Amino acid sequence: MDMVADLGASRLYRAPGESSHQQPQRWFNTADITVAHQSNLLKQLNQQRRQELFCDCSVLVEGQLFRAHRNVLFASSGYFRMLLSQGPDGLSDAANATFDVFSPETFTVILDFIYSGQLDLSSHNVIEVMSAASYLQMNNVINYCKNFIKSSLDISVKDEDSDRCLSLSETCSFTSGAGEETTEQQQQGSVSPPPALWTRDNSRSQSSFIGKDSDQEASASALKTNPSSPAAEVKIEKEDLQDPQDPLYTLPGSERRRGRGGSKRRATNSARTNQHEDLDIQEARTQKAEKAEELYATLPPIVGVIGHFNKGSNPIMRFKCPFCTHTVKRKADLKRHLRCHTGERPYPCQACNKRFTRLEHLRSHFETIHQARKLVCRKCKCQVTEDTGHVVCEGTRRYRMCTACIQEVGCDDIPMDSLEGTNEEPALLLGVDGEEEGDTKRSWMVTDDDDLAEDSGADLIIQQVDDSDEELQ
DNA sequence: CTGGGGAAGGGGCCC
DNA sequence: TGGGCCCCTTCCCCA
Repeated sequence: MDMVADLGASRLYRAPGESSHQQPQRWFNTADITVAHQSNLLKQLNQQRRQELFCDCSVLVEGQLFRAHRNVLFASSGYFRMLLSQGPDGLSDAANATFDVFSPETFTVILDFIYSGQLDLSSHNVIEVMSAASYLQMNNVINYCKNFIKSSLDISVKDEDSDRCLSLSETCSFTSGAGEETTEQQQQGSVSPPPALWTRDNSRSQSSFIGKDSDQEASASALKTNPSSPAAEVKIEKEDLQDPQDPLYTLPGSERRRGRGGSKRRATNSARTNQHEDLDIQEARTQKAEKAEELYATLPPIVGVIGHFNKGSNPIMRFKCPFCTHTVKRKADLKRHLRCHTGERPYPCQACNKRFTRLEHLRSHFETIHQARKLVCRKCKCQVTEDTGHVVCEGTRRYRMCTACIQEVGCDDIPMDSLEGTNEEPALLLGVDGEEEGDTKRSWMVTDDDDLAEDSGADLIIQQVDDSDEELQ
């Protein structure tokens, strides 16, 4: 997109609202001539494309054929640059490409942008366009999609004005990269976020801010500090996608990274201390969760693939996360990774209500915290066995202590597991069919316990919530 | 204030 | 494709 970018540079130098013949300065005229020439050239190319004149490249998208010019595609997309330069002499004869990872409608938007500079974004297609742009390695389109999403998901009243300015200014600078006429159209709002979207999301963001803890504010501040940082942009998107109070959505991604455990606990504790705030938070977060679900639902099955080349010039396909720069080899791994952006936590612990993104994390947590599986005395850290390590209950927590430490502390002070060492049925890890999974771990399983039952209000059944498409376990 | 331990979260990869 | 294991990193708590 160098050509378009150059067009934009020329456009920026022109005084707004003035046509070329009104400007006496020589350099202004030169710039205008350049702009007019480039714009005219682009229009001509677009016209040729529509008439299929001199089109030397065919692109098949889900069965629909698009004709285009190789040089234009080459100049616009890293993917096509790679595709068209695979040959030994640096140029490939392969002038056909086939895509199944995005729809013809999406490619139409992309192609129209390539040939006109107009990016026809809407809240319905922005995710798919961004995925396609990611696939096609069109960074400018990706950035514009990010800006579009960001301005649609404005996160706080505090940042409202500054973010709006940011988004609009970025929008202007970006869309000015198109041709002259395109630029005028875009400046009139043809590609700006719909006003309705602004209104809705701004009102949402007002309530959303109430529910944000300091970490999230810090993230917002980080964005303001360095708005050009992709990481900052991603952070905003991430955090606006999750709902810490929602059963499925808890503190995601970057915040967990920064405040694993502690910040969450602080947030939880403060929320408990103020019921009014709690209600506000829940209301705000419910709205946010709806938005998150919307976006999550609109993610295409394959959200992006980039091609690398190994020594044999064979492309190594990887799946790219639409929210960050991370790529993975397998789609399943991407699906797993996406949870850290969406905040989806489908695996709740029945004992303490803590939720996890992965079953294995839930299992690990359950075994460590609620089943005292570690054969180590909590006090003196010595190794114990299932026989010598007495299970101690502390609320829903269980751990082991050696006989010596038990005696030292005093039995009366420690709530012992009344069923410790018995062979009664263990706590259950239920599969989809209620099939018991704990047989092989029976010796580890904490038996049915009044203390625990009281605390958790339920049997220790690890299961996945209903509203996920993954198996119960 | 600091270092160690524990818990949690995430990525790679095998089955 | 999902489950599961291993490993690493990050962060909090506590002595």
